[in-house]
Amino acid sequence: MDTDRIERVREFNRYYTRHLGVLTDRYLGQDRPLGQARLLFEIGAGSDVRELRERLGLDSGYLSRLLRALTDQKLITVRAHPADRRVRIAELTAAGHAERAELDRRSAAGIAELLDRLTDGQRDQLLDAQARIRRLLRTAALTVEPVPAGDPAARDCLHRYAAELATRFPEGYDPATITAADQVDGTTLLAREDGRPAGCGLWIHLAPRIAEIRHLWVAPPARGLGLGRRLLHALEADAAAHGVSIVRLGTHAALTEAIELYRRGGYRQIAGYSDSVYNQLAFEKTLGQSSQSS
Amino acid sequence: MDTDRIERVREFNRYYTRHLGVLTDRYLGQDRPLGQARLLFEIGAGSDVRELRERLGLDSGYLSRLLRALTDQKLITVRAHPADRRVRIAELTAAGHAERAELDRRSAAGIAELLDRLTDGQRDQLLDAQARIRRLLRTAALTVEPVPAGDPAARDCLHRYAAELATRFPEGYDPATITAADQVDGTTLLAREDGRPAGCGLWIHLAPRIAEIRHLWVAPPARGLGLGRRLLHALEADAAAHGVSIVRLGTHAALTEAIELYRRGGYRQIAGYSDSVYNQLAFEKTLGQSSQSS
DNA sequence: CCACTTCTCTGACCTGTGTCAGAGAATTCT
DNA sequence: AGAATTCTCTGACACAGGTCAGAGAAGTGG
Repeated sequence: MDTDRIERVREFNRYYTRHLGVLTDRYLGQDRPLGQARLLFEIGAGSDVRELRERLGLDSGYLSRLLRALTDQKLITVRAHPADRRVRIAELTAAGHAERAELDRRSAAGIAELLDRLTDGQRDQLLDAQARIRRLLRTAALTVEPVPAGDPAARDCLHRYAAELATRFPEGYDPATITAADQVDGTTLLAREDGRPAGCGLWIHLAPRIAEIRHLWVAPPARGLGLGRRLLHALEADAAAHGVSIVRLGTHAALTEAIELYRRGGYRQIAGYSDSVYNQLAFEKTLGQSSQSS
Repeated sequence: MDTDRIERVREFNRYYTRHLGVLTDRYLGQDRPLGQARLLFEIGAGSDVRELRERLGLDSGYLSRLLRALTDQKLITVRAHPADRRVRIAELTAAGHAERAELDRRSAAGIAELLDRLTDGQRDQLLDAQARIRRLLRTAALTVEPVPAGDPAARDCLHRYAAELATRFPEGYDPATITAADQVDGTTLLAREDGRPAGCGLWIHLAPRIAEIRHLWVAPPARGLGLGRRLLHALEADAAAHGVSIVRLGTHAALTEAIELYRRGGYRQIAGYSDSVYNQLAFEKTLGQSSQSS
C-alpha cells in the first residue's frame, strides 16, 4: 500500500489539529463548556429542539439539560411551537446574541493573530491551499450509486432539476416532462455528499442496445467537483454493463456547460431523434470496451 | 480588519476537523479512551514517567492512573530506573506492541480509504497543498526576540552552531571562537518555534556606528522557512535602532547558502577586516532609512 | 373516545478527564 | 546523620459528556 502518502497525511493532521484546531476550539470553550458554546452557535436565529438534536447528533436528555443550563444563564428562551405544542423552539435572548458575538470575536481573533504573522502573499497561499484541500476532500466524499427509480431523494433531485431548468430556459420548463418512475427501464443513479443528495441522472432504453441518458443534474453546491463527468461515466458504464452499445442524449442550447461536458466526453452531435421541444441538440456516443467507471 | 479571509480560514477549519480530524481520532479511540491510546503511542520503545508527563502535559496523578490501567491490561510494564529508583520506566509488552500496531493500522485505514477515492494526481495535489499549509503555519509560529547575552537557550544554539561548523569546515571549528557572553555589547536574537529554540544571531560593535553580525544560525528542522533572512533583517533593524549605519560580517567559503543569503540581502563583498581564520570572505551593508524588520 | 405515536423532560447512572493535597520512598545537600 | 528535595502514587473530588428508561404532555388515526 501507499504507506508513505498515508503517513504524510496523518502527520499533517496531527500538526494541523494541534496548532489550528486547538487554537480555535480553546478560544471558543474558554469560559463555557464546548457543548454549550456549540449549541449557542447552532441555535442562531432560532431553531426547534428536534432539529438541533439532529444537527448536533445529541441525545435528547443531554440536549435538554444543555438547553436548561443556557436558559438558567438567561442566554436563550425556549417556547412551544405555535402549530405543534409538543415541539419547542429555542431562541437567543439579547444577552445570548451578545455572548455568541463575543465567542465569535474571540475565535476570529485567534485566526487574525495567525494571519497577522504572514505576509499578504503568504495569506493568499494559505487560503488557496486550503480551498484546494477542501475541494479534494469534498470530491472524495462524493458517492454515486444506483437507486430504485422511485427513490424519494432521487425524485427530489429531479424536481430541483426541473425548477432550475424553468428559470434557465427562456420558454420555461414543464415539470411533467420528467421521466416517470415506472418509465425507467434502465438505471437511476444518485450522487450524495455526506449523505445529502448532490446530483442525479438516469438512462432508459430507446431500442435494444440503444439507451438515452436523461436528467443529468448536479446540485449547485456540488458544482466544480467534476461530479457531472463522474455521473455521465457511471451511467455509460452501467448501460454498457446492461448490454447497451450506443448512448444518445438530447439537450437545450441554453445548457452550455452540459454541451461542453458531452463534447469532452466523446459525444458527437447527431440529427434530432426526439420530439421533446427541449431537446434542441442531440448527441451520440458509441460505447467501447474501454468504457470505465471512476 | 480582513474579516473575509478570517472567515474563510475558519470555514476550512470547521470542515477539515469535522471530516478528517474526527475521522482519525475516532479510529484511534474506538475501543480505548483517547488518553490511554495516546499514552500507548507516546511510550513507544520505553520512556520514563517524568518525560511522558512533560510530553503529554498531564497531571502526575492522572498519568499514574492511566499507567495503572494499561498495566492492568498487561499492555505495559513499569519498572524502576536502574540509576535512580525514584524514577519509573514504562515499556510496552508484546501485547502492548500489538495493540499499538493495531491502533496505528486502524488510524491509517481511515486515511487510506480517503486516498483511495482520489486519482493519483489528486492525491499529489492534496499532499502538496498540505505541505504548503504546514510550511506557512510553521512560518507563522516562528518568533524572533532579543534575549540577554547569557541566555541558556541562546548559548545552547551557539553550541549547536559550533558543532555543525565543526563537521562542515574541512579544518574543523574551535568552539572557543564563539563570542563570549560578556563580549556582546550589541544584541542577541533568539528565534523560537512553539517555544523551542530554532535559531540565533547576534551583533557587536566593531567601532562607533559600525557593527558586526555573528553566529547567524538556523536549526536544521527550521530551515526552508525563511528564518535566516528574518533573523538577518531583525539584526540589521536592531543595530540601526542603536545608531549603527554600517554592518559587516565574515563567513566561510563552505557556507554557500549563507553567502547567497547575504548577497540577496544587499550585502557587497569587501576586503577582509577580521583576523579570524574562519572568515574567508567578508561582506558589508550600509543601513538606509528603509531598513525594516518583518 | 381510545389506542398509538411523537416530542420533550427528568432522574439515575456511567465514564473519561482533570485537579489537588498529601503520603511514602529514594536521593541529594549540608 | 539529618534536612530538604525529587519523584511517584493514592484518595478525594469535580465536571463535562453521554446513555438509558420512563413519565407526561400533545397530537394523530381509526
